Amino acid sequence: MYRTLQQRLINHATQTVQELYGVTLERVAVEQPPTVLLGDFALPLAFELAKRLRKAPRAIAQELAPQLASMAGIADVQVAGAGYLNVRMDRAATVQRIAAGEHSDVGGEGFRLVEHTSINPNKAAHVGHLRNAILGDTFARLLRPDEYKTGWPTGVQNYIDNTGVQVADAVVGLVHLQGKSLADVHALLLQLAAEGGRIDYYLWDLYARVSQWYDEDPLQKEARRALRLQTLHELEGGENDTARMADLVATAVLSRHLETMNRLSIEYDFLPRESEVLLLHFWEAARQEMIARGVLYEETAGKNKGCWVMRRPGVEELADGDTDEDAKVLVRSNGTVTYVGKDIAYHLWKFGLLSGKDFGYRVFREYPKHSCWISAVNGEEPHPYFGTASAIFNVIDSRQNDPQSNVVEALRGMGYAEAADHYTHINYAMVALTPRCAMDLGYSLSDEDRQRPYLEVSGRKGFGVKADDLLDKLIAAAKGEVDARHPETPEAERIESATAIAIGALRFFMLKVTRNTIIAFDFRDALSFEGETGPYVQYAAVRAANILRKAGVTEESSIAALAAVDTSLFLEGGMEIATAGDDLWSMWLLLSRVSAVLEQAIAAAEPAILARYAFQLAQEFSNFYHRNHVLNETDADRKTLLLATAAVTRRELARVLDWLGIRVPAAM
RNA sequence: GCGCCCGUAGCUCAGCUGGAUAGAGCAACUGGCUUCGAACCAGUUGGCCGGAGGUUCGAAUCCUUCCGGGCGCACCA
Repeated sequence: MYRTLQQRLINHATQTVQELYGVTLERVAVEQPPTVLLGDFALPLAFELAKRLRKAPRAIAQELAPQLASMAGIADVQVAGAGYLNVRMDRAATVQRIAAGEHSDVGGEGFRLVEHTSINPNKAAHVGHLRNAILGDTFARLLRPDEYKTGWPTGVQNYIDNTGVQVADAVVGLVHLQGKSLADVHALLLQLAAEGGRIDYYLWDLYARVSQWYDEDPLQKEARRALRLQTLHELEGGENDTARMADLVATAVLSRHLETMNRLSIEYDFLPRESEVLLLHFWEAARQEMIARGVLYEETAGKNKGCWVMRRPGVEELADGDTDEDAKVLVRSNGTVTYVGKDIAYHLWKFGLLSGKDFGYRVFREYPKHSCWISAVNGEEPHPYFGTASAIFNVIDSRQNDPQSNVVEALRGMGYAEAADHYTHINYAMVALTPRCAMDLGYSLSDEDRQRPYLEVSGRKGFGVKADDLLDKLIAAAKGEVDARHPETPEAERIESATAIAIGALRFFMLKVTRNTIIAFDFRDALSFEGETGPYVQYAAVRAANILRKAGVTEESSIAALAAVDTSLFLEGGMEIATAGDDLWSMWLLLSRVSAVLEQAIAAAEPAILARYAFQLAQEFSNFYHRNHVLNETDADRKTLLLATAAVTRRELARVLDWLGIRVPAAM
């Protein structure tokens, strides 16, 4: 609603300036005045015009004001300060339109492919992985079609590096540290399942041990590294017991990861695996394509002699005889493909540019509303298609900025500018642990580490907070609060509320800071349910619902009742001191901004914008709640307005929280 | 050495494409539950927006430079 009016105002202002001064404005800035007393929109355009017209800004503003005021839906326009044009909306009319759900649509054409999570399937998920998955899942929710918006057709995939060094390390541990055979690993999985144990936790420790084992004996170091490499090659080749063991383990860990994410309502549509990228020869197709397009060539001299390399962007054609030492190696001199090479092939597939190549698909698991597919050499029919994206969004740690830009530049170099332009790396800073948190977890720290503001999480060192452990702690803490407040409620309902609160706390914790902020994780902050937290926002929504329940009305009925009421009397504003009408109006004005905020969050690929807005809504409602006692309101019309305020707030709060993946509990 | 990111209240962070007296939360202190349930609200204390130049009617925001911190720069994935 806010956005609709804003756009209309911009058009009207542009036209007015054109008519009055014959000046064409390219861009009209619209801001919100510092307080609602000054107005709902502020136009600083008189400042810009002052220079061009050689006239005082205030004088220009005076001339423009009456012209602008003629627009429908606008109550008045006033000149303030040095020349601001402050615009007031027709409050009563606007409130009716907001209540009716009028808003500008968000969405468009073209398949959006969001990729997130992508945890190496060789250990348990930790807090860093949670940030990735929560960011990606939330962004997908912003894009997807729903009752509010057209959205875009959206697919979510989780790339599984099941044949990489990390899985190889787990296999080395099982085989060479523990002497296990394929049958033994089978038995281990069965035993863990029977005992309620977990393979991802089991490997968390083993992986850390293996990483240490490689380097602990200087005499053995070389041999152990060779063993690691050999194991890796066996995985990549397939068709042997080492590869079978890796597949067994990686699939079991993957299932664990999906369970962990499922606790947070995070679901996937497709799980492409590296094993199929290899077995289906994606790279070979990409290689031929790249050679044909002159991006890839064999180096004949210099340090990269014998490799196939890619020219980096911005590097000029070299004179004959010169070698480009800075070129990126995609195929090593031993003939194997580098990570970036494989990634380029994979991304060509995403955009449907890999000349007819596609994965086979089979169903891996069922969610209540859809299936999750996994890559296969020989798939099932029929199946959905994912490699047809118009735009892709990769949620990956900022430390991968350079490799990611390599892939983009390869696409551009191949002439796929359209694809390169629609490749978004949703990067984010790491989650680290505060030294205090690390010590609480029982890690011993050096004096130097103790002084640092934060310590990087490392799966290789087994250093970090496991996702499920954190969730368990959060749920236990939330349960304690619920138990204390609602001892009479049945246990099952209390558990349900506690779970929703715990997940709300976690998701909000990860989403409230912007992507490039390093999160120094601490249990004290993460387990907080007060202040700028998910539970605070949930609580506001619950209280709004409670008002309606106690009043004996529904959300729909209280909104419908508003249509028959003239609210202008109750929304009247003051001149210098804010009135009750101003307070009420600012609640509605904030409510009107949903689609504007949503659009901004999508454009910036920044869910934090929406999370902060949710908090603002909750905070404004808490104010409203304390200033207005709805049930005791004696004026029938005003009571209708107050009930509608609670109803619309609940509606929009629930909507925004749903985009953030946070449920509103029945009671708190 | 090259590239990218960051430096805002005691702490953790917002601050949109430059706009009106820089905002939240936490912590500290004061006050508010017989109430639509206090996971809340009101108030107080707290900032030379790392330093210095510049652009502009106007800079936390843009440019230059310096200081301090982080990350990335493989024939590892």
